[in-house]
Order: sequence, then C-alpha cells, then structure tokens
Amino acid sequence: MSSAKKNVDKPVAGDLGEELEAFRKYLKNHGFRVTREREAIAESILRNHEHFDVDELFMSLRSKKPISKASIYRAIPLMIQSGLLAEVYLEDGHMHYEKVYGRELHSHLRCLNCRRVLEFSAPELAQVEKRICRQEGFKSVGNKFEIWGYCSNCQDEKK
Amino acid sequence: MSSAKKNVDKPVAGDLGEELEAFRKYLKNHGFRVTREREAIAESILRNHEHFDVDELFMSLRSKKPISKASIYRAIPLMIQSGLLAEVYLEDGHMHYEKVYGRELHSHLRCLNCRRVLEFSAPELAQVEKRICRQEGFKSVGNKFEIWGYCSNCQDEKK
DNA sequence: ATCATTGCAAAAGCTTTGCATAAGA
DNA sequence: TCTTATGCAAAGCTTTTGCAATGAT
Repeated sequence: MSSAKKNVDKPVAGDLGEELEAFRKYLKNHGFRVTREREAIAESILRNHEHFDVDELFMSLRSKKPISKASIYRAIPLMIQSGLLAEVYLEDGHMHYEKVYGRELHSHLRCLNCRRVLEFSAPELAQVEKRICRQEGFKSVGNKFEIWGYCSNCQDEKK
Repeated sequence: MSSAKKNVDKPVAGDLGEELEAFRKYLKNHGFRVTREREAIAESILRNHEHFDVDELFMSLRSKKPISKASIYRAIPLMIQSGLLAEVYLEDGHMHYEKVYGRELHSHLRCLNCRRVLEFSAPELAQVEKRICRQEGFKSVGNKFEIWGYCSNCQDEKK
C-alpha cells in the first residue's frame, strides 16, 4: 500500500502538514499547549489511522514515541473538538474513532448477527446536513449515518 | 400529555399490544423464553420511554416490578435484534437507547461545547436507507443520522 | 422434569483522576 | 518562571459473568 521509500526523516510530508497545522492552531486559539505528545498522536492518526480505537493507537505509537493511554484519552476530546476526529461507534465495550479531517466521512451498515461493519458512501447526506444546519443555525464539524440490520449472508437469522 | 384516566388495570392497551406481540414472536422464533421480566421491560419502554438509559429504565421499573440490572442488560440485545430498540449514543460514559418500533427514528444534532442534543427529522434519510439496502442486499432494522458541531448559542466557542 | 432465565455479587474492562515530575510559553 | 501536560497507578463506572435458585414450556 505504501511505497518502499517513505522519507521517515521528514515526519510531516505534503498536505498532512496543513492538517496538523490546523490542529496546532486550534490548540493555540483555545489556550492549550502544543506538545510533542499531542503532535505525535495527531500525526499518527493523520498518517495511519482512518479507523481506530485507543488501544490500536497506543500500540502503534509505542515504537516511535511511547505515550501513556491517559494522555491519549486526554487528547481525544481536543481532536474531536478541533474537527480532526469523530467518535464512530461503541463496539466490544470500547469506543472506535474515525479520522474526519480532509475526508468524506463514511457511513456504516452494521449486521446485528455477524457484527460486521460495512462502509458505504451516500453523497445526499451532505445536502441533508447542510439544510439542517442552515435551519437550526448549527455549525457542523462532522456527521455520521448508520443503518443496522442483517447483511446478505445473515438474512436467514432474521426469521 | 396523557389523559387523566389511563386504564392502569389493562396493562397493555391499544396497538401497544401489537408491538409487544411482535417482540414475543421474535423471542419464540429464536428459542428464547417469554418471561415476565422481558415483558415488563419491553412494555415499560413501549409505554414510557422514547429515550432512556439503563438506570432510568431500572428506576422506573423499580416500583411496579423490580428487575435486576443484569436482566435489563441481558434483555437489551434481544430488543435491539427484534427491532424494538436502537442504541443512540454514548454519553457520560454510558449508552442511551431509543425506541424504534412504530416510530420514525429521530436524528440528532450534538453540540460539542454545551453537549446538548437537539432532535430533527429528515425524511430523505429513508430514501437513502432504501437505496443502500437494495444495493447491498441488506435488510434494515433501523438507522440513525447524527451531526456534531456547535449550536447557535455556542458558535463563539469555535474560534 | 428440563433447561433457560433471574438475581446477586464479584469480575472485567475501559476511561478518568490525583499527584509528583517534566516541559511549553 | 509560571502553568499546563504527562505518566503512573489507583479509583470510578458501566457492563458482563458465574452460580445457585427460580420459573417457563
């Protein structure tokens, strides 16, 4: 998926820097500090994690820059408020997150039988979002749409 | 909201019986037993709780028919699978549920600043759901749409 | 008469928090 | 230098689970 040479010496490449910059700006504007930990977390997400949970993030940071889970948990609300992340769903007793920044959020089909989650995209949702926000005077940071039921393999389970 | 006389002697009135019946049928078809506890839980939800969490349900059952939280937790997956309920969001560290049966599911606007949740309805979502399900061969039981951001009172917080 | 379900209490996790230390600004 | 952030470990919570007793079929 990634090319052999990845310029690991340049930690922030291309437009990833822009997104990181937006996060830094958010922190400064709100009186939070820009720390290496917060940068490492945000960078890891921007680079590697469309979809993740706290433990995955913790493990993947472990090799480069170990960061305590407490700090990860403390960074998450900041990243959500800055529009970088969204909570997507609770599964197996813990929360899963999804990168929002610079990406159309995916929607999910969840099978109640096999628990699989399929992604799909539905461009109309952007219009619905726009209309509702205009109506309600709401400033949107992100959205999600989810359908649950039975996937094609599990239809028989639903008698 | 409710009229003075409510016929409390007839525990299941009107079309509520139909919905309860559907739940009973689900249980039987899947080899689960129809117990008083499950009936009391389902009835309470159908009658009183558009929106609730486990503790609220526990408290409201307490007076009529006390049921342990363990049993409530064990009943919830059954009610979700039968199409009676949906998980709607995790807030303050616990899950909130919403009645689905016989009701168009509401969608939510969540303010990241004041944490308020506003409801809205968007009929187009039903069409999106239909189309996606046809495309994917998915049998839907319910859906939810959520937008997060800043409500009209909290726009200034997002600098 | 079986065997699933209930209730209780204990266990299991995930997430949060207190406090001393480290490090942004 | 002054505060805020981090890490560690303990505490807090909701949710799950084991087991004996109960109850549905």
